[in-house]
Amino acid sequence: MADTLSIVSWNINSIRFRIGIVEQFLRETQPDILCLQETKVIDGDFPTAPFKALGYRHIVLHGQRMHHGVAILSRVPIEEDDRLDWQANREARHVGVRLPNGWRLENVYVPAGGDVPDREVNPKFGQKLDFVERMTRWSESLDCPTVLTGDFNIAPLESDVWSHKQLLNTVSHTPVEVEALNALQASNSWVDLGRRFHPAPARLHTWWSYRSPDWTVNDRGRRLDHMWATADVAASATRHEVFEHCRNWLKPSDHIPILTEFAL
Amino acid sequence: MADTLSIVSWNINSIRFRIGIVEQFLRETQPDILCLQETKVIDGDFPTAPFKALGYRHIVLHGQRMHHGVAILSRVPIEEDDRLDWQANREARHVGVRLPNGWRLENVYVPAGGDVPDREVNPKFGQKLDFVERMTRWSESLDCPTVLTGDFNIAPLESDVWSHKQLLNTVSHTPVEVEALNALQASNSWVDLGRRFHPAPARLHTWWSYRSPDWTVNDRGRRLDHMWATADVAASATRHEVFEHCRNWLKPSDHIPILTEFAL
DNA sequence: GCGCCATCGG
DNA sequence: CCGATGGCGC
Repeated sequence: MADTLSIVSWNINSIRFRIGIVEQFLRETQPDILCLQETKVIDGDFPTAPFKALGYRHIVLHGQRMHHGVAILSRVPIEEDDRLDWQANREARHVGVRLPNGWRLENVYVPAGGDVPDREVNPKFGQKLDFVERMTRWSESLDCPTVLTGDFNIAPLESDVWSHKQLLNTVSHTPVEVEALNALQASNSWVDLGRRFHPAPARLHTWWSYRSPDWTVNDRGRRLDHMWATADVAASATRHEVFEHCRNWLKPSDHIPILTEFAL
Repeated sequence: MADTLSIVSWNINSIRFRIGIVEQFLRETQPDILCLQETKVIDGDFPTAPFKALGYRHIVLHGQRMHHGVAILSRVPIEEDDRLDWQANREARHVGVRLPNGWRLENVYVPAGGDVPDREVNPKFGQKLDFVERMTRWSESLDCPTVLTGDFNIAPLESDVWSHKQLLNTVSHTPVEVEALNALQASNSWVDLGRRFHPAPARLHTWWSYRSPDWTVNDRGRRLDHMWATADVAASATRHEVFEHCRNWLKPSDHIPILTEFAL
């Protein structure tokens, strides 16, 4: 291990479909560890060869058919810790590993929550809130230096979305979701590294919908992807970057990669 | 009109998906007239602009949603004659035009006929034979110099398939289909221009299944696409070519284009 | 809008 | 194997 460690999180929306741009990103940025969400592939079909060829020989997968799926690819040794199923519904939304320095790295894909922000009308919204609550119970009991990253599907701050007012009733930015996310953050005093390095009210987005033909028009982004750390780990963070140019690539993911670097 | 006229027939298996290779072919070969089958698009969505840009300004369409669909694109004036529905099932399988010299040009897409060569078990096979029989009744009454071309979905001769013996019970080469096609051919003394210029037993194929990963392995082709003409028209034919290299293009059709040139 | 899957027709 | 479609989830 060198004297820094860089960790990337990226919701890739099908690793098989986007393996080419992932390779491009890795060549360009050379992070030590890549956490992926929405890999959408069973472990047996995950394209490991291109990662190995680029030096990412340590691979921990938790995939499923069709939806969801997470993975951690690393050029430093990692050891699988757990693949948690907080809702006991067999959805592949978490994988955790142990890093060489003893830190834990937790990679999470929080449910999107459907369209209607109402637990009664839309069960998916209830499932999302329940998921974050169960994560909170789990988080409370963690007692180790930890990085918690992934697609949380919630943009908590006003400056995390292109228009706070217009999104107050839109899933990902509703008060009840923000409250749930704040409770999760408080449960282990997680440090939000994105905002640590780019404090509000700076614009900081990680996702732009596919539904608009040109994502740059009106810049209607949201910050759905996060990198959190326990205080001890956060103290060693040296920078945090978001890679907006990846949203312009051919056949892009709707999410961009985010990176945090730590001094060791 | 110059002193020659060249006519191409090509089952394109989705004109929208393959518009790029069609443009490439037209630039390369510059036929006067292009007959397409399996365009798989309603007339309103047919990509006419690329054809017009290449000089094919005379366009006669007979398409439908999803399946089938035929079209004639020409750089010499053509006039729509008819869009026949022999089976009165609204399947878009024929379009006929009149050429400047008075010839008729008939573009046909014969039903494939399903997998099992048995009218009882497989209604599609019956429909195919019925289609050819109804074409035969129509053909008998034609009384004009005519070119009849398209995807007939029958390979009549032994040398029209990669293995006569192995395909005797395979739809497209069964005796009952060959008999039906022979009756059609006899009904107006159609001259088979492919075999006029490349007489049996020469290998002459126009189709290779997608199902084999490499179409060149064992060369399991069939001659399903044909260019026929009445005797008067056939007398002026100067050459007939099949363009096998198109089967190697990126994202190819499973059929290749065939061309006949006539002296005027 | 965009991927995945199932199904159909080839 | 390859397109088109329709439905799902995001």
